[in-house]
Order: sequence, then structure tokens, then C-alpha cells
Amino acid sequence: MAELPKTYDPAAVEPKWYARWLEAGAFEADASSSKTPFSIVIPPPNITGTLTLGHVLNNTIQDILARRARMQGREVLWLPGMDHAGIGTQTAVEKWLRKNEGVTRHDLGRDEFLRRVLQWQDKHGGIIIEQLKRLGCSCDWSRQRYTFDADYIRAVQNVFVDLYDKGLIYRGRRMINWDPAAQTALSDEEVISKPQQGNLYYVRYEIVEAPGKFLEVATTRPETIMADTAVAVHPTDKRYVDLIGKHAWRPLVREKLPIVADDAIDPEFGTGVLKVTPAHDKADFEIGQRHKLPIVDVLHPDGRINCPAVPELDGLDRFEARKKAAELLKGRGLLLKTEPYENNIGFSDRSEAAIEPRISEQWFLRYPKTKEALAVVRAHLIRFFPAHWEKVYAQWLENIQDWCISRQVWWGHRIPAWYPKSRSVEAGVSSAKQKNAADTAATTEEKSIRVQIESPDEGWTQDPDTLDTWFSSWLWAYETMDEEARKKFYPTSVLVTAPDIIFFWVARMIIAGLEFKPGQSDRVEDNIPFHDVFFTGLIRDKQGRKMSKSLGNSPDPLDLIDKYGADGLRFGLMRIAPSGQDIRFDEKQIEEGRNFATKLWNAARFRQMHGPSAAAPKINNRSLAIFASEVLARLNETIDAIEVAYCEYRFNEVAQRLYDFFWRDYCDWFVEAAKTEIFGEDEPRKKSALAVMDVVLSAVLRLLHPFMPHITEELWLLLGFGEQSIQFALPPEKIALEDVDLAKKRKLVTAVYDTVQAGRNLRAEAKIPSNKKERFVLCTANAEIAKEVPTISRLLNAGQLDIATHIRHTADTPMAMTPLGEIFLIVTAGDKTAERERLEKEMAKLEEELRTVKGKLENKSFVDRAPAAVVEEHRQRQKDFSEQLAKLKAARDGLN
RNA sequence: GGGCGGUUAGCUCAGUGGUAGAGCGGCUGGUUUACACCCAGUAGGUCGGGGGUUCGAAACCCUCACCGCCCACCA
Repeated sequence: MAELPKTYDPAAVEPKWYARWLEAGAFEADASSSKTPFSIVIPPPNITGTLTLGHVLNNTIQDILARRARMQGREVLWLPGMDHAGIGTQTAVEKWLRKNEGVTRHDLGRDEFLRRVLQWQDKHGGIIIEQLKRLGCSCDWSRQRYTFDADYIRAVQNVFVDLYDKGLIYRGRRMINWDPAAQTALSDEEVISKPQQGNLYYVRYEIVEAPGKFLEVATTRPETIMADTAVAVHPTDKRYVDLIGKHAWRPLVREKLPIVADDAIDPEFGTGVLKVTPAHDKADFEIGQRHKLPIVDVLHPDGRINCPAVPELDGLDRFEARKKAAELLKGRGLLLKTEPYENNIGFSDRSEAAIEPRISEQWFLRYPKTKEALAVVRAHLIRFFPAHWEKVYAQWLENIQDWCISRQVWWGHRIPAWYPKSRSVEAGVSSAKQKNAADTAATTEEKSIRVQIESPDEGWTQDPDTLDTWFSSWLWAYETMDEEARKKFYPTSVLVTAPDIIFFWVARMIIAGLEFKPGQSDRVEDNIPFHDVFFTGLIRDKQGRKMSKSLGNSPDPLDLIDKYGADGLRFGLMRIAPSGQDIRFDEKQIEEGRNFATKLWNAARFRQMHGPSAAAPKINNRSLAIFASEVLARLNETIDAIEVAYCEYRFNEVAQRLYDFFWRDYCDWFVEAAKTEIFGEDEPRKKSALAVMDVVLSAVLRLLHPFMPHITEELWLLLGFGEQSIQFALPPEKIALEDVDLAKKRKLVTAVYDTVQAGRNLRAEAKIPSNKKERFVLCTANAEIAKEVPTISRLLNAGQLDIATHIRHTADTPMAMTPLGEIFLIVTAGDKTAERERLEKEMAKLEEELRTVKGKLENKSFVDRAPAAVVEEHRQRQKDFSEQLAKLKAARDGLN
């Protein structure tokens, strides 16, 4: 048996084991196995990504589930991979190119740029995979996939063609979200609205039919006045009814605008008059459609003003132009006033640029299977944990809009659509000038489009756009698997993800599963992508702020691993991660995880110092010390509690239970009590105590293994619990404690422990250093206690412990009540007053408790209606309290 | 405007009907032969406010307040 080193060194142990596990192929899934399958697909991190605490949380949970399933004898597939992350990666590489080569993607051209992305990817991409390995993730790396693998690309394009053929994908000119920084369209989900401090400008529009009279219009965007094509009021607004049907002069680029009536106008807002700018506002666009208004676009794709008719504004950035437009209007006496105003502005999730609503020709998906997707969650064919996310999911599906899937970025899955070379391709960017809004519903002449993967022939050119990254991710649950794996492992067991991608990914994967039916039959239950979804919390900093690069409040998990070990990080994080709630991160908590690992190490060392452990430890019920029975009973309770917690994905509870059991019940109480036997002369009893330790340690190591894989593996083999890796050891079963007296024994143990605590308290109150061996006397009627004197004495660190039936209480002998009787601390320098005060304090506390219990028992309703057991408990308590109080009183009176 | 979460010890959080808990931090004592990343002891809480249900509420119901998130076209 190897000697355990004095201290645990995760830096040496963790990489060693990880390398061995890989070498042994321990994480590889065998699709031909007859074992029950268990499968998880990883939420693929971006190829440009590096490990964050969010990843640590997420992947630790997946690893716990995977490792536990392996121990349970299941065939486990944890399928890893990465996402090509279209806009994200393109932005990252462009930034790198600008910095390192001083070139833009336009300098390089599309083909060359894409070559550079691949180069960059080889050199700098995929760091996160190595980081996940340091965390200990037991993914089947032999199956690692990428959303840009050749066959994955093909699958994505097939899906596009399929949906097009079904009439679900269409091309259309519509109002979309335009990101002027990335210069691409975005889906609604990629736009996040934030309140923004701005101004409300009150602008005068002269009435054409009544020169000298003005309409006042309140707007936040004076720079788009040139794109106004109407002025609108509410049809019942008395102030303006007379003007409906008349006209107003547009103040910039003077032109007649019709004054229309529309229900969408809120008469309460501003002046009750809206300038209608169909090209640059979603609501205005709809009003435009209703009134057949023309559309005037005055913005370049990059957000600069495109309006040569107003040279002062032309070419200016939209925000600059806003100020300038206000000045311009002011100069002409058309700006009445400016008020500070806060409104919600949409921002790009990625580039953080302010979004422009914009009319543009894009590809859209009319979602299929939305009702079915709702139904499978409603019927709990897919279960959400915590369940309240079902509502969020339902709300989205019930109000679902068509998905804008085309992106004007180069890096991504190219849209498999072809146009005759003669026709100029618009690349999604609309240059619509004066188009009639009514026409926009009509899509580009479908005849001229061919949707297929291969080029029809030389006369055709491919659509330059790429697909939204999520249009490839939604196939992740099954496109990552080959035919054989799919047969064995699809639908997957559980998806572990953060709730912020419930729409982006979770919902769409469910839809994809139901639509494309990758399962073994056409039945719904064979085609859902997963059975359970566990939503993790969001990790926040100590102040409750979201972790972000710009705030610099996100600690590098790799630093934490260096400092505390991967196991410490994992355990510390899991212990504070309540299911489904946000987590406030504090490094202290990781430190505790590390401390727990050290505790485990030292407890194992202690065991190992007293001889070799049994490979398959067994205990003999009859020879168990009462303390052993107690710790084993508590172990059984822990095993049960953990089982229940796992069923509901309450990982923090599993961790906390293990922590409490091991540290408090096992180390603090059992091991300390068992030292009597361990250091004693009685060989059979010593053996029994060591066997109990083996049973507990072996069980705890296995229970802890999913959380702390490295240290448990190390200790498992060092202690000799198995020649095989702990990874495939069966989970511990409950110990059969068929002892008829178990309840009685447990009560006695609790009484002993309470007595010890009372005695220690006496020592502390008497200001006696804890290392000083003092004499205690225990007055008790309990006949069985004599056997336990050595242990009680050890736990009290007593010089001597006498059992008596009576002792005269004097000031020299501080006394406390315990369930066993009275415990006295025999000291020489006693103080009568102090002792009386102490006793009276204790009496007061007891009296208070007694009053509560008595009150309840005197309440007839309580006695009649409460469960008999509860009433009985109260009666017992009343009896005990009264007796103890009487003894305290006698002791206090004895002092006189 | 709708929806969802939260409010328990100085801090971070457990606790879904029966004597209010843990860890950290504080204070006191300790080089007790596994562990100072430790051990022992201890202080600290009208469980956000109000109302209700119940013999009994931190927990269940109603209501208010505050904090956070999500959804929604008020310029």
C-alpha cells in the first residue's frame, strides 16, 4: 500500500488522471453496447471562446450526470463539439486582422477572408476544448463535432432545401433588424432592448391647406424627417379631426405629406401627432402599409445618412445627424422645444450597436411544428427543470414570428440558392428608394431562384448570404451523431443549458426534432431531442451584476483551477448553485471547495495510517459500536436524500448533503469517537471501527466522484478500494442495519453527543483552555453509559470522567443539563455568583421553551387536531424540560 | 403594459405546515499524534410590510413595497 503524501496536490494529481482516463478510452461511447444508454450533447461553445464560469457551471453539471450514469452501469455518450458562430467569429477574426495585418475583410475579398478564418481557427480556435479537459470533463472526444464539418454543412443545406421545398422558407422584402456595425440582418431574438437617454424633439409641420398654421410633432429621431411620408393622428382626436385628409409640409426636403388617421396613434403621447417614417420604424411601416404610403430610405447600410438633398446631413452618422438635424430645424424656427426623454432602443446582442429597423430582402422561415413543440412540453414528454421555464417557452411559441435566417456575413453556411447571372443580386441590402409598401409583401420573382445545393450550371450565381448560426445549431442534437449512434443515443437524456438561450436553441431544437424526425420511428417520443432540460442559473458577481468582459468582473476559471484545483472549483461552485436561480459568485466559496478536498484527503490519510483497507469492506452488525451504527444510519439517510435530489437536478443539495455528512457526521463525530477503538488495545473492536471507516470512505468516494473526479480516483486506488478505476464502480448501496435496537442506540448516541457539547460549553464558559485536561462528573441513571466513558471522555478531552448518581452541586462545579442527566465540570477556582448567573440564564432559556410547549398542550384544538405523533413529541418535550428545570432549580438553590 | 423570479443572521444562501439552519465573516480558547485549507465554544434573526386560511405559517392564499430578469411597435 502506497503511503499517502502529507498534502494533497491537485496540480499533480488532476492532469495525471485525466491523461490516464483518455488513454484508457474511458469516456468513449460504444454504440453497439447492450447497456442502457445515457446521452448528452454539449451546448457547443463558440470556436473563438474561452472558458468562463458559466461554462464551468454548465459543464460540471453535465460531467456529474455523465459520470454518475457511467457508475450506474449505463452506456454514456457525452458528445462534445463547437459552434462556428458566424457573426461572432467573423468579428473576432476581422479584429485580429485589423490589429495584426492592418487589413479589412473587404481588402482581402471573400475567398481570401474565408481562408484566413480557417487559418485563424487552426491557430487560435478551440482553446476552450483544452480548458474543458482541465476541468475534468468526460466527453467522448473521439466524436467531437463542429457545426462547420463538411457533412454538417451539407446537412444544414439539405434542411434549407427541404424547408424551401415545403414552402416554409421564403424570400421576402420586409422590415428587419439591421445591425449597422456588423452590416447584417438579425433575428428578433438577437436584439436586446435597453433604456436609452435621449431627447424628444417637438417639430412644427406647416399645414399646406392653411399656411401659417402648424402641426406639432414629437419625435426622437429628427434625422429621419426626410423619410417621412405622412403625418398621422388618432381618428377620434378632436384636436385634429378637421385636418385628416389635408396635408402638411415636410420640414426637411419640403414635400407635401398626407395627414392620415390611424388607430395606432396614442393621443396621450407627445402632441398626439406622429410623423410616419415607414422605412425606419416597424410601427410606421405598418401604418404605411395600411395607408399605402411610399417608402423613403435615407440611411446607408453602415448607419450614415443617405440624403444628398440635405447636404448638411448627407453622409453623417445617424447620431451626429440627429444633433445636426435639430440644429437645422432650430435655425429655421421649426424646432419648438427639446425635452430629455428615455426610451427603449434595440441593440445588437453581438456588436452592441444600436439596431436600425430597415426594409430589406431576406430569407425567412415560417416555423413548422409550433403547436407540437408546445404540446410535448405541456404534456411533459420533455420536462423542464425548473418547471417555470415552461411558461416562458410557451409565451414565445404562442407569439412566434417568422425567423429571419439570412445574414450578410461571409463566415457561415452559404445559402443554397442560385440566381441567373444576368440578374443583379441584392445581397439582402435594400436600396429601395420610393417603392410602394404594398409591393413589399410580394417576394422576388420565384421563377428566377433555384434552391439546391449544387450550382445549376455556369449561368447561375449563388446567393452571397449565409445562414444564422442558430440555423445550424438547431440540428445539433442529432446531426452530431452518425446513424449507429443516433439509433442508440437519440433522443438524448438531458440537455443542460442556460435559460438565456431557451428561444435561440432549446425551442428551435425541439422544433427541428419534431419536423425532421431523426428518431427510430415517426412517434413524437422518438423524435424529441431530449427528455429533460435542466436550466442552470446565471453567474453574477458579488454585487449581483452579470459577468462581463467589459466590467472585468469575470474571474478566469483557469486561475481558479490553478489556485484551488479543478475538483475544488467544481465542488465549490456546485454547492452554491441553487437550481434555476442566479448565483452570486464569491471566490470564498471555491476556497471552501478546495478545503473540502483537503479534508477528504486528510480523512483518508488518517484511515490509511492504521493499516490497509479492505477492497470490499464489510461490517458485522453485531459488533458495531453505537457510534458506528449512528454514522452508518446517517450514511444511509444521505444516500436516500442524494437519490431524491438527483431526480430533481438539485445538485447543490447533493453537494451540501455530502459535505455535511462527511465533515460533520463522519469526521467531527464518528472518527473522533472511534479513536477510542483505533488507539485501543481491543483488536476486534479496532478492526470493526476500521471496517466502518472503510465502508464510509468507500461510499463517500463513490458518491463524490461525479463532483470531484480526480481526488476520488486518486484516493480510491491509494486506499485500495479497487484495482479498477472508480469511474465504473457501482454506486454504494445502503448498509443493512437490521439491528432491532437501532432506534434506541441512535437515541443514546444523540444523548452522548449532546452531553459532550454541554460539557465543552462548561469548559469554555469556565474559561478553561480546550487543551487542558479537566475532570468531569456525569450524573446519570442510564446504565448503558458506563461502556462509553472512554469515548465521552475523549470527546470532552477530559482528564477524568466519573459516573455518579448524586453529586452535591457547589460553586466549584459548573453544571449543565443533558439528555443523560447532569454534567459537572470539576474545577478548583469557582465563583458562586457567576455560577448562579449561568444557571439562571440556562433556566430562563428552558422556561421560555417550556412555556411554548405548555401553551400548545393547553390548547385543546392542538391536542385534538394535530397528529398524534406531534402531540406525543410535545408531551415528551414538556416532561424533559420540566425535569431539567427542576434539577437546575435545585442546583441553584443548593448554591446558597 | 403583460409574465416570471427574489426579499430568512453582517455576507452568500438552505429550509413547502409542527422547538428558525449552514458556510463565510466576528468574538473566545486551542501547535489534543489526519487536517491551522484545522479543532472546540460563542454572539448574531419580530424569516420585506399588512391581511387571511389553520390548533399551528418563513412555508399556503390575498395585497402592498422594493430588487432582478424576460416579453411587448407608444413616436
